[in-house]
Amino acid sequence: MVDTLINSLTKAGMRLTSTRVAICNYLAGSQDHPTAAQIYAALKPDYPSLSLATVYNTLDVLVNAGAVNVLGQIGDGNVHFDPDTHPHINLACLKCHEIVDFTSQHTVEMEEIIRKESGYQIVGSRMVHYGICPACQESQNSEPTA
Amino acid sequence: MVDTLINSLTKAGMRLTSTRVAICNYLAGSQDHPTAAQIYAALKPDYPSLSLATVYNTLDVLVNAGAVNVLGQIGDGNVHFDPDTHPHINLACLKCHEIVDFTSQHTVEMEEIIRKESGYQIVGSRMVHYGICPACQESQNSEPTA
DNA sequence: TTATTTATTTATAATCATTATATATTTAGA
DNA sequence: TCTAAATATATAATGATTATAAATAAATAA
Ligand SMILES: [Mn+2]
Ligand SMILES: [Mn+2]
Ligand SMILES: [Zn+2]
Ligand SMILES: [Zn+2]
Repeated sequence: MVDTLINSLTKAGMRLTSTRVAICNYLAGSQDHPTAAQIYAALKPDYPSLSLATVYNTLDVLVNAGAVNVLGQIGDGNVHFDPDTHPHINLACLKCHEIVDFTSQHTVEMEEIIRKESGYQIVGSRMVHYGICPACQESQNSEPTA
Repeated sequence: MVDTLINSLTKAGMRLTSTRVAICNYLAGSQDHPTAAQIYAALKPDYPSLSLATVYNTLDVLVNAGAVNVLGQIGDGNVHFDPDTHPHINLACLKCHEIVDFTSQHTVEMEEIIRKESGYQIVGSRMVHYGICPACQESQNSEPTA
């Protein structure tokens, strides 16, 4: 939802500049787990004046507002973000660096329990299981044992 | 369990040198979520020749073996590790950078489901909820609104 | 509208955790 | 002991992120 993201910027007292809105639109439109550099590269053609700093700054605000989750690195040297804050597990492949969502009712219930019982003021979450995806397991087997 | 950690090194075909064992002992003894720098600082007095590179290298092996989990950063610029690989949620405070464990039966069941149904060859996990801990919420309230 | 202030963006430089490399050291085995 | 392989160290290189200062854009007032 773009609305949620844009709302977060407004609530944080920030102006809705075109680049900030563009970043929100990109995040809302993506079913992906992009890095700052990916967002920058995707928007640069349409917003030639965009700087990487603005991407980082905007992401920072969204993360602190809990509108976007930070998943962290997954073997590549880049922090991945998740615009989908619904409780779910992210399966990350250490080889091809793909991330796919894995939903389970457990996650939803656990989220509730944590927010109720932990005493923490929860901002966001980072639910990642990392390993080797089915496709990369295949290529592992077919490749020579070097 | 030191045994598990040391076993991982052996299985990876590594010799059990004193520094490697020391790192394993430190990890096994800690109920904490240390960074590479913290491990280095803790062991340096007893192992004056220890280098940070060895800490990073050993951690890398342990992580790839699934004997230690990488939680990632929590507001400070340092990657935190978790020697406790039992399924649990890590509650991280973005202010004081403390991490506490939060256990729930949901986590255990979910772990099983993921390993069974995802098709991924799971190496490790990173189950973090980040926010503000109770103590830091207090100090927030008592401090002037700047 | 025009001037004035404030917020934002950009471009650039600085930071610093992590990784890579080359040399020194240790270990295992003959 | 001697030799070769593995390991550790010290150091340098990398590169994502952060900080800074100048430029631009937006809001407000006159
Ligand atoms: Mn996701
Ligand atoms: Mn833990
Ligand atoms: Zn893969
Ligand atoms: Zn705290």
